[in-house]
Amino acid sequence: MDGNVKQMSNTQRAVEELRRMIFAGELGAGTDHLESELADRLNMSRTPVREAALMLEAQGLVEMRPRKGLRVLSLSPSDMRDIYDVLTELESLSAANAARANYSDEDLSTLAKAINDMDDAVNCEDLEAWAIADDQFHSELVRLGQNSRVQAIAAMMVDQVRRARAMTLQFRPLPMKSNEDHRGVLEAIRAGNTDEAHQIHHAHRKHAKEMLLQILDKYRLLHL
Amino acid sequence: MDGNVKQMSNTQRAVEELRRMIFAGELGAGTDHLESELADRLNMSRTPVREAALMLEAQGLVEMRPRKGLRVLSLSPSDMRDIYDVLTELESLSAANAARANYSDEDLSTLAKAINDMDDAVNCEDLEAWAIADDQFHSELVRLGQNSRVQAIAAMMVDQVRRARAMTLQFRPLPMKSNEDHRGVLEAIRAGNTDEAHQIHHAHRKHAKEMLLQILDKYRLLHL
DNA sequence: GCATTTATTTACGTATGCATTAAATAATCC
DNA sequence: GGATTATTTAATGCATACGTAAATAAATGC
Repeated sequence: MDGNVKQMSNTQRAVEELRRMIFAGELGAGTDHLESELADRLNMSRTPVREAALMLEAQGLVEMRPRKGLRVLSLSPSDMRDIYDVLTELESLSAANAARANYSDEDLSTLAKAINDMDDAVNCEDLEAWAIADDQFHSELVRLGQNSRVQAIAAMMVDQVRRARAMTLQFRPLPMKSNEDHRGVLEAIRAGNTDEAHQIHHAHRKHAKEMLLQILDKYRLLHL
Repeated sequence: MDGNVKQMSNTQRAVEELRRMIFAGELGAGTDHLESELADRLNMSRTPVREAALMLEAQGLVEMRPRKGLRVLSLSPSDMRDIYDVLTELESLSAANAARANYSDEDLSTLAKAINDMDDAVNCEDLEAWAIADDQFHSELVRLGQNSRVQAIAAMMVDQVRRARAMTLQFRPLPMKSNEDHRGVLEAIRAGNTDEAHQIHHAHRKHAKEMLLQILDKYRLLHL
């Protein structure tokens, strides 16, 4: 029944484990880890660990520094701004493309569900659930945009801010108004209004970025 | 005098050599190459070749397929559209950010020179020189946008279309009017007009994309 | 002949070993 | 004692070796 029966390569396991460890904070931002240390922890030789490290480096999660080991990259407010700017542009493009695609209500059901889930989460004041639904909304939006490069890049950018986002979540006010934007985007897509979809989402992301940067500033979070 | 005296790692050499071979067409689009074959050709063991291959895969230039070897990725018109759409959005963002940055004439001299070089190239009907200057304009524009992620992504996208661009260059009409747009962008940046810089560049890229797609269609280039 | 099974080849995934060289430590000089 | 040089340590870059499994070829059954 488990679709993942085919056994994974050690390299693939290393990628997934290291990603998990980074997102879980087991490998903290800015910390260094030798290849051999990680190989021991993952119960494999250095070879697959090195290969995994190269992939994670290409994805912008770590940096390989000769003799210093693998460094988990940390994010400055300026990095956050850069990343959110990229997401703003590419997601807005996706929204416009989705609006152009003439999707049926069924095609848009996942997007609609994510919005409802966010409403529910806000009512329960469950920030964790809200964050998951918010991720779902944004990744589904990008999927509907039907541009494979945009999908890959957006996934990368989201990964890069994942840790920082989890950190700042607790400082955020409950996102009550945010879902109005989401619904606006959905309606614009449904109506085939490309400009409106683009414009609403763009403003939505821009606002989210500015709020995030304010939080980073207010709480002196210079290094996530 | 040569700043690159420090000897490069074999992995780095492999990356550069393989990139060169791909762009030069020595490794044609869609062709497969075994790790051991490439290792022999580059006079090194499989290890650094594999590491290089992983990097090139992350950059979207090749695909590693177990037992089939390294496949040089080819581009469909749909891929081209996707990539040009990404470039359109991120370069336009860069143009707007550059306009916001209040650059001096000196700061903008590289951009201005690229435009002049394009004029010269058009006068000499030297397509090769024009392409180089055009690259220079776009990469400098992105640099002026001061967003490291945008720079990295744009470089990746440009690499992915490099082969195809070289192919289609010969089919293009001489880009006489194109430089009007470039000058318009430069002037908007100089004037600090973010919206205009964004808008002109966006339209410029959109137009270039549409022309390219028409060429691909006209000459039945389904696979570059 | 054709399908199916068995044997062989071969490319990859990964463990291992080692030379190199940066970093750390100890030793020497003034 | 502080600075400089020599020595040791250890992490990496990379070559090599080898088990495994996919792909191919050969052999067998019908």
